[in-house]
Amino acid sequence: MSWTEERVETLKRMWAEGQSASQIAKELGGVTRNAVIGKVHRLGLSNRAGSNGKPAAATREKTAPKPEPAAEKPPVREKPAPRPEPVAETPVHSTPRRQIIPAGRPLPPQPSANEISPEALASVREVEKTAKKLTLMELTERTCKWPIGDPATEDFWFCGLPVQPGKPYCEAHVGVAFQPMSSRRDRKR
DNA sequence: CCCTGATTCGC
DNA sequence: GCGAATCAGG
Repeated sequence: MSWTEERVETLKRMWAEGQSASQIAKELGGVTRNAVIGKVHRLGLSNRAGSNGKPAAATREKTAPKPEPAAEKPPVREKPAPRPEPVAETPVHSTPRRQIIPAGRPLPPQPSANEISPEALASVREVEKTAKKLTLMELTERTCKWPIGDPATEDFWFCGLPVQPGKPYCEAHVGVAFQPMSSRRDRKR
């Protein structure tokens, strides 16, 4: 795969949205997260900053024993303003780094209280107590994607427990999500 | 162990 | 320019 303009645009867009390199890599396909990160740097947009004083550039220095000759910069301490740190801080920032939902993600089916075996149902309720309560963006291929709660309210999250190998849900949720035809045959109401 | 981004360097 | 390998950290 190569970095066509279209792919680069997707990269830029997703990076700007705060998506992780691995998520971007999956979306693009044909590239690893390393490739994405490498490209991000080459494009010069490594800092997701904009107006953010993040520790994005935490210079490493173990890999290469840089002899790094004498670099000037004596103790030139500049003190533009004393800044006595006012007592009351006003949260003037207005950029909460809002995450944008990927959209288009097919959500798992909501548990329809009927049509499921009592055992499984009980198991699910048990599990929901210990769910990790992950947000949409925190989901990975190994976290249970079973939705819990009402999407329209704040009481909404995803199970997040370890998934069954090869399944999108944890053991308990696989139980209610994938039921053999045999067991769901005409349950009397 | 899962994940994150940063950096290096051979290609 | 590219990205695997590697590093540092959560």
